[in-house]
Amino acid sequence: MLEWLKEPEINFPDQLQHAGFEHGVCVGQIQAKAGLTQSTVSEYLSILQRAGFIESKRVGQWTYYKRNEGAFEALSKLIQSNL
Amino acid sequence: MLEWLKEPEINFPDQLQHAGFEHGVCVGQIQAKAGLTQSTVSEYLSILQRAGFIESKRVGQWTYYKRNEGAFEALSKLIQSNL
DNA sequence: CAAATATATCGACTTTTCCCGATATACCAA
DNA sequence: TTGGTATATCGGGAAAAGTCGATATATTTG
Repeated sequence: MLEWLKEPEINFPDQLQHAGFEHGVCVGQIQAKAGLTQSTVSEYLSILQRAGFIESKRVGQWTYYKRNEGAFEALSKLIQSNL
Repeated sequence: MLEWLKEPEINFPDQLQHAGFEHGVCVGQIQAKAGLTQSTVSEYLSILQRAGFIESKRVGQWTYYKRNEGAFEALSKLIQSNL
C-alpha cells in the first residue's frame, strides 16, 4: 500500500471519476486494489497513520490517505545511525 | 542484539578472557546479556544470519557472530528508494 | 573413547498478529 | 428524517512468531 501511494495516478486511476489526489487516496480505492475486506484495510491504514507513515484527511464521507515522506526519510536515517 | 554487536568491546567485556573480537561475539555471551534461553538466542541469531544482517564464523567449539554493515546500508537505501 | 562444553535443532505451548463478519458512526441526498 | 454510501470499531477465530525444555551435534580435553 505504501508503494501504491507513491504514485496514486498510476495505481488508482478510478479515483479521478470523483476526486483528484491532493489529499491522497480514499479507503475504498485502496481496499479494492488490496483484495482485503473493508475493515481490514481501514484498520491497517489507521495503524500506518499512528506509526506516522501516512496522513489522513476527511472530506465529506471519504477519508483520504497520503504518504508522509518525512517519515520514510527519518526511518532511513534512523537505520543508518542507530542500527 | 544488533545494537550490542556494534560495540562488542563495550557490551561484551567478558569475552576478552578467552578471545578477541575479530570474528565477533560468541553465542554464550549474547545469551547471557539477552536473558533468554540458549536455544532461543541460537535460533534468533540464525534468523538474523539468514536475513543477512550478521555473519557467523565457527572457531573450535564457539560460533562467533558479527554485524554485516553492508546489509544495514542496503536496507537504509532500500527504504529511501523503494519505499 | 568418555566426559565436558558450546551451539544447533526439534516439538510443544504461549503470545501476538492477521483478517474476517457484524455492527457502529459519519456524512450526504432526497 | 430516512435511506444510502463510506469509513471506523469491535469481538473472535486462524495463522504466525516468540520462547522454552529436551535432545542432538560438534569440538576439545583427558
